[in-house]
Amino acid sequence: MSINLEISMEKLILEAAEKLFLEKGFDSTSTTQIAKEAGCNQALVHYYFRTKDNLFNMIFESKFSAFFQQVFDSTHLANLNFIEKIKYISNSHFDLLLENPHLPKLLLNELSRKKESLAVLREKLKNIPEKLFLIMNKELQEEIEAKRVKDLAFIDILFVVISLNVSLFLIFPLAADLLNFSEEQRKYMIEHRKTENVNVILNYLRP
Amino acid sequence: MSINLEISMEKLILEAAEKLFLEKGFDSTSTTQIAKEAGCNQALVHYYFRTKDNLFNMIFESKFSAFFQQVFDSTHLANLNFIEKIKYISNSHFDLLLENPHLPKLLLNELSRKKESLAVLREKLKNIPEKLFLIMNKELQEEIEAKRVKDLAFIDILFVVISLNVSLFLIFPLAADLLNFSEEQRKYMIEHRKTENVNVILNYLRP
DNA sequence: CGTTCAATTAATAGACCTATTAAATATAGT
DNA sequence: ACTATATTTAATAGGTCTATTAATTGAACG
Repeated sequence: MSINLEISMEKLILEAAEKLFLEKGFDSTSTTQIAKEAGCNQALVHYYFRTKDNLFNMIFESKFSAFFQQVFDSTHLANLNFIEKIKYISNSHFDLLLENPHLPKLLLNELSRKKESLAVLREKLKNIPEKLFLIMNKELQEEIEAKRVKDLAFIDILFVVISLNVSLFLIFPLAADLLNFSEEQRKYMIEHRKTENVNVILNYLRP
Repeated sequence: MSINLEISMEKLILEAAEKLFLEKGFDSTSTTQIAKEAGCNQALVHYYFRTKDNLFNMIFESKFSAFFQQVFDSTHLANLNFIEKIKYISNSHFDLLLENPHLPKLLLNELSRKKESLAVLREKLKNIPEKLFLIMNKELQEEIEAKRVKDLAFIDILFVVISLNVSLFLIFPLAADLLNFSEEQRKYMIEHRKTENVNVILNYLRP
């Protein structure tokens, strides 16, 4: 009995498209390039996915709904105290970005390119962030009243978390190129900033 | 005697191109669109600038060398103490972004699209950041030794400053769209984060 | 007024892109 | 082996894009 090692061309096309869309965005990627990367005829891309838009949307939506659901997932937070919750949110957000380093750029470019994508994504996420906000805001209020945390809104905390983590994958690589960082320096900064970003947040919370 | 109100078509094309390139990036902007926006024939764009690449590079290089020179300008820092210097850097960086809110996205997309642009920019900036780093690192050491500031590298501080400020113009508008923020909420957040970002930094520095 | 040069336009070549169609090839069932 | 179905390819229509060319208009000047 042999395992099916055959990888379907449909899947190869999806992978090629994902890679190219992530690297270069929608407009700068052609179905011809996708076909070449996948190792097939250009018409086959359209045979399986009909339109380039279609293909893109499939990748886009699956990637992002998965990503956001994980970011805003609050099931793992139950047994943690407030500070631990913040640490957990920052760290898991960071790890998710580490697995999908190109995602922020794609999101950025795609959502300004096509306003419908935004509506679709908004619909999908409708209730997910609210749940997290509800939990965190409540606990944040308690912490503030007990003078254990500075008087802040949760959105301010979230803004700092997201900004610091995303920037490491969005802005830092660019700065590293400009300043001629070596591969080791880059790697070090990524690891180093994971803990430092948490420190920034925790200091920000100090009353 | 009348003032020359005549605006040259060459300038109109430059302005149209700048607007469109900033909004939609290089690949998604056509010379036909630029001509339409400027109110002239498409061939005129090529008459004045020969190639689309040329036109783009002119805008790109002038915008960015001006931007970076201001960011890394250290002449205004002379009479300030260390904390004031940090405040000043963050605030002026913020104000510069406020005047050029689309610039970060353009930089991001363009530098990953074309590696030569990066080399050009790197050459232009060669000595500018070093001067700032020199000043700030020296003073930072003194502050650390005097136990007035936590033991950090200047690049860590700069990373946080840049991340927080840039994210407000890069990431926040997107989040605001996703979460259906009103125009007032957006405006409030921009103002609010200008001071909060400085607070984040200063707390990060506390020993 | 006629000449010269700059600004502007219309027209179009040539490249590439998306999407479709029809033909060719492979796969599987009977 | 024959047929039906799925996969893959070649060819190409139709569109848009960049860039060039030649022709037209406008302005300045002797």
